Amino acid sequence: MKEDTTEEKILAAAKHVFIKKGMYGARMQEIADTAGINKALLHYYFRSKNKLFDAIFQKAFQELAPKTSGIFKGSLPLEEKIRLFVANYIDTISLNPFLPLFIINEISQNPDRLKNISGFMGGILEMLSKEIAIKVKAGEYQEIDPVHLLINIISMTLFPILAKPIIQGVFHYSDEKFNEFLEERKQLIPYLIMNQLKKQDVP
Amino acid sequence: MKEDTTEEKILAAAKHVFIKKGMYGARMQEIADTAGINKALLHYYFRSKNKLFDAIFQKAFQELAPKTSGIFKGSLPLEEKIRLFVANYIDTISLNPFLPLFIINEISQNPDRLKNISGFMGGILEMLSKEIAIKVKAGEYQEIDPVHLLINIISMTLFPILAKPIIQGVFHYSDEKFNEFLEERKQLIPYLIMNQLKKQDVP
DNA sequence: GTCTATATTGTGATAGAC
DNA sequence: GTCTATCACAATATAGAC
Repeated sequence: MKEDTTEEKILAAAKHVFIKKGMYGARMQEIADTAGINKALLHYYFRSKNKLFDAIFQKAFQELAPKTSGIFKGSLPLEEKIRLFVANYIDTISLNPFLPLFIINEISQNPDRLKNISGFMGGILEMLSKEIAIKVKAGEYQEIDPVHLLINIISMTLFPILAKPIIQGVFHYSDEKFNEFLEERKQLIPYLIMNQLKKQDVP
Repeated sequence: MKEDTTEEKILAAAKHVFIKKGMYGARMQEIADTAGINKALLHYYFRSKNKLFDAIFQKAFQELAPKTSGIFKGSLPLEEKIRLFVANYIDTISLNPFLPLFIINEISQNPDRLKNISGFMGGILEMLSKEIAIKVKAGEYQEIDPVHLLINIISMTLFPILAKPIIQGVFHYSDEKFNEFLEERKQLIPYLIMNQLKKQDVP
């Protein structure tokens, strides 16, 4: 992951600063310092702060999307897919813990940014829906809205990472303990989700 | 909810702008305009932007905390407590949908802000732990880490509200449809949580 | 392409009249 | 208490030498 060209150095530095401080909090000076160059060069490569930000935002979002949608395409049992999805997400995001908050923030403040993006999650939902429908017909699964199911998975996976500083503060978790906590969730979440799906024997 | 005094007008305006734009994105000018006064008066009532922000942050956090911790103190059955907690949270936050993201953001960027706060969640956790421990001994509940349980509840409740613009964008939900979606979750989440707790008959 | 220097604008904060 | 006018500085952006 060496950054050779100046442009790559700028992009890496900008990503780091923007994701940590957000669009408004970030300073061109800090980006320049981080990249080991000066402000003028930033404007030489990217005309304005806005342009630079847009470039970063695109890259950031694409880092989250691709790995995951592939998982749901395969022919593994659903439980295994969910297990992989959760584990993958936690691992990916643990490397960039500020990324999801960054994306949620910037979309909240400027929903237009979704236009470039959307669609990627529709695929997951469609596959999930079909898979569930089959099992429901077979009497194996309870009928359930796939949107709720998907949101439940993502919620339980993403939220703790989003709220990491709060969780650490409130429960006095060290970094190590927090990672342990996330590891436990890799098992817990799929288990919980499958619990929701599998038909209960009414007593 | 009329704001009579100038101070109240400022606080209302500042809350609105800070929560929407964050500490860095907010402009004193915009707060003044929203309040219908001028910048100088802001500094007359609150010495600096930082001081004003702190006042808002405190109020914002306290809006989330109190209603909820009361619920867990009562002697209702656990399922009912969870039901109330979720419904209450969804209703409270639906009135201020930007509030949780605001708090997560500002704590992420400045974890010191937790110092004033913390502790309130420890109470909920303690009560939850005791209640679960009793039922575990009685053989009614599975053994489970109360922290995971609490985080699961909060994740599934809060995250969809946090990610509202994304969910609406991806699934093409109108405001009305989204509210319906949240209403459904008031039932779904407690059900799912109790599923996790109640001892399963191993087949 | 990269730098230093400078222009330009934006923004928090203060002074002082009323 | 409230306003207008202004300061001081921070931040984006550009000019021009090398």
